[in-house]
Amino acid sequence: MKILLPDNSELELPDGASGLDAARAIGPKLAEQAVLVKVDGEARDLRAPLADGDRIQLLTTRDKDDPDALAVLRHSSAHLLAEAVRRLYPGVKIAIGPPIENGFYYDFDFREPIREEDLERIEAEIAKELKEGRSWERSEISREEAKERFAAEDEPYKVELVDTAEGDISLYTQSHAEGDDFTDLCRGPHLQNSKPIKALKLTHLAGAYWRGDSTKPQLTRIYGTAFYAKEDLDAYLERLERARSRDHRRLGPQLDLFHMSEYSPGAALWTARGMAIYNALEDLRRRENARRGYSEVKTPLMWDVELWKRSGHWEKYGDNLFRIEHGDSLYGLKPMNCPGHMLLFNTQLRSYRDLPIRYAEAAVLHRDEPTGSLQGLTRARQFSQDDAHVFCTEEQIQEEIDAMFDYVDFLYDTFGVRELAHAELATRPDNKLGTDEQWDHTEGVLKAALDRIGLPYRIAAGEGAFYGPKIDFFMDDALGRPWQMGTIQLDGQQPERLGCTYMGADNREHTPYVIHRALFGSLERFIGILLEHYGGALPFWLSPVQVRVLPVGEGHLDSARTLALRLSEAGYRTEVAEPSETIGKRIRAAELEKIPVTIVYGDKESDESLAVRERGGEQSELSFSSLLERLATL
RNA sequence: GCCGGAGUAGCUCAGCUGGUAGAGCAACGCCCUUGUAAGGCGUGGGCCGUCGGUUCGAGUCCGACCUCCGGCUCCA
Repeated sequence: MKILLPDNSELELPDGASGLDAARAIGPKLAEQAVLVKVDGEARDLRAPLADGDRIQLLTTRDKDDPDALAVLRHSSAHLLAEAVRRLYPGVKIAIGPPIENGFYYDFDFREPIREEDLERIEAEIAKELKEGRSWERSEISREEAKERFAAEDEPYKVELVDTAEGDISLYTQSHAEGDDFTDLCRGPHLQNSKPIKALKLTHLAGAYWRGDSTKPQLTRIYGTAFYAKEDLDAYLERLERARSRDHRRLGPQLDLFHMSEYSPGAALWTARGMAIYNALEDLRRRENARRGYSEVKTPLMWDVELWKRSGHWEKYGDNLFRIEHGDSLYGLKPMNCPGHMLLFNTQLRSYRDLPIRYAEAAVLHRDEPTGSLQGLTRARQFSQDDAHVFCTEEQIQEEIDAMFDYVDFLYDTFGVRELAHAELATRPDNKLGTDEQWDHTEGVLKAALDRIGLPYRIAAGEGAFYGPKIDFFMDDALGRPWQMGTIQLDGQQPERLGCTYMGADNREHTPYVIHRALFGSLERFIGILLEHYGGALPFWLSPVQVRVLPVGEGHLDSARTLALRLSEAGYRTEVAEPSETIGKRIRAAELEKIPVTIVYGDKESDESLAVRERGGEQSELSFSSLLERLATL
């Protein structure tokens, strides 16, 4: 058979030859260093047979940064971990151990719980394995054989995995000179041997439900990471450390933007500085909403739970509702604005001529999230969404959605966060309402809009609500964890439950469509992500303190105050740092506080000549009027 | 909610096997009178997360709870 190489040359191999055979045919060195073969771009085990006409690329230990090459190394590392744990903890049951984004994990069912300090012991055991060396052999067996084998080994999780696995069953046997085999059910691919694993570290311990199902037993997950070079591990750990210093939960209190209190978990205490950011978002929201035809409304924070029963939220989210007893009735703090907006819509008889009606409200919302899931501003119990509900006819849906995408596009550019964002389009579920033609149409509208603004997106097939598709916008935090931000959802259900109607041109009552949308998502979460993205050094227009004037000595205090006042009048958030400390120290403080512009004012300065320093250290000498020009460009 | 880790001054952290709590930064006072990332000297500051237990004696040992961190589940 013929195999195609990356340079388009052909390689003649006997039928059934593997990637490793191909490597051997090219050269012994390549065969030794090969870790993985990509067949038409897809990662495969070196030992798996190739087919005639396959286009292959061999990855070696030199492709140390290739994600697929790293995944193989880490997958094999997970198996070393499993072997070590089995030796140290007889009777432990093993579950599953895949590579993940920055490393790998393996799930175990320990007879006795283990603790973080046990990781050291396990790591030492793996180091021993690495010293002895391990090699991996692949074998294919029948489903029945595999089940028998793992049943005999008393590995119930493996038996279940065999039962639910798709395709052929393969095993990997890991062995060394003196034997001591460990054979694991595994699809692969794996390394040839453990030599390329130059750095391996177990990082942490966590509970994880078997098959991700909270009704199933919780296993102990050991996380680790591994690299082709020691330096790469060091660089990774350093990168992690740097990412931690961008954590908004650290930056917020440090920059005195907001604080948290254990007396109100999941709710922020905003300082005046933090409010400068919060209000900048609010101002923008109000201005743009007005420009784009939204009407700002305000609906109650607290509603009789009868409303939530009627809207359908009680059944699904009742547990997450904060409740307040009042006489004989029970109230709930609103977790969302929709029912309120629908009641407002219902206060008048609506004509098709009134539509679309766009209600906007950034009210405080409360959701009783599980304690273990709270996370600073990004997962809070109290937050505000830049929420809006657009009541419209079916014909108006497309135009409304297009307008929302323009709005998102505008926001992401304004805040400089486009590069962090991606979207997910959730399409028709099995229990959908309406015809396939209708779904083709609505999904098509959303897809076209996504393509138009050029945001990367993936399709979550079947994950839409039964009444309509939805789009969720995501952004990554400093540690690369994705957070749901904005959302655009078409709702053909709630309006009906709450009795929303309008009179159509046909003189008959119709139920309007409602498009729910939040574009920032939660304002709190958005600020959290912004802080992490900018490492606290926010763009000038968002900075809580934009300019700080530093009088050199007491004698310059009055001039400094006058200058600051004039800048405040020009619309800039300005303050004066009293001359109680040296200039050097005050400059340093301003840098640490990430203040974008500082002006030193002493004997040499005047309206004609101001000593302006920008964040980072760049200095210039500007007149007052050219300073204003400069600030306007920031 | 579940698994693991942690909670000591405003912040960052030290405090070995139980014997009345300590540093740096910050704050405050005085001196210096400042020129682009830390001037000097001094002072004050602690329910050692909360509650309970063991002990002559608990920051330290035990238990429960609360909060935070890393995950899991969940996230309208």
